[in-house]
Amino acid sequence: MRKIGPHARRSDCPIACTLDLIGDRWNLLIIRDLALGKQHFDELVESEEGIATNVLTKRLKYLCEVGLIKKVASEDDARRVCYSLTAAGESLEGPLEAIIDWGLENVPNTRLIPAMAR
Amino acid sequence: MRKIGPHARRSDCPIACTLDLIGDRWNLLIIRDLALGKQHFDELVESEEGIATNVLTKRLKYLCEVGLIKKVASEDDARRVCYSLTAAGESLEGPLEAIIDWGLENVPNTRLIPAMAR
DNA sequence: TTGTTTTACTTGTCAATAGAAAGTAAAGTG
DNA sequence: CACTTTACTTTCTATTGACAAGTAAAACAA
Repeated sequence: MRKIGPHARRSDCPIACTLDLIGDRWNLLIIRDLALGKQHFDELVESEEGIATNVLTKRLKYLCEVGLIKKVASEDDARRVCYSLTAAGESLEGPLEAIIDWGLENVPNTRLIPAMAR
Repeated sequence: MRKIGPHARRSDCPIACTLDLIGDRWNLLIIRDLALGKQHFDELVESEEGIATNVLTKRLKYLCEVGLIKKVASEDDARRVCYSLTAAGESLEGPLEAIIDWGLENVPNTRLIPAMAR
């Protein structure tokens, strides 16, 4: 696969550019989890979809680099890292909701996890 | 990567399921092109993003299988194949518009191609 | 009717990536 | 001072994507 990221752009189409940025199997799920209030590495690992730790590490680093999430050290525990959405990351809630709505209507047996109820 | 498709579901989350279905680098761009009125293999190949023909063939077959597009033989030319969106494929315009809006606002120097003006 | 072009693919090769499992290192806890 | 927690890193294998080239059937042109 050609490199995904802000430096390899296939065209100026906003759809193509958005896919270049976050169009893979995991980025949006990480953003979903952070939107739901998760903050730490293990919380993200524990999500139902079962991301591998090497993949999660890579994605977290990438999402920081492109400015969709930010990484802050915890004050009371030096091991603890807190990940959260930036403003740009939060603005993905629009697309996210459209995708949720589409999934609920078009993919059989999908359901919101309790934490996502609106 | 684990197999993408309706038979390998990571969870019941509508976001995860939608990503399992169409969350890759090319599916949404093919759907975009069909939404814009393209119908034939070479029209799709000619899109600015430059999909490889083996990948396009695979994706077209896949999108037919999952019912988002349909394939019809042309009446006047037996070589000619016409691809188009099904109702389910058309219903992706909601997510697509949300992604367009997000891209236009959050990815520098993106612009709608003329055919997409609304 | 024969050679060329068009259309929609298929095949082969190589490099990059994903996923699984195990290991590690620093910080905190009893 | 051992044990646990947290956040990774490493190694290995299999799959996938990108690129280039080839193909087969239908249509068109001479």
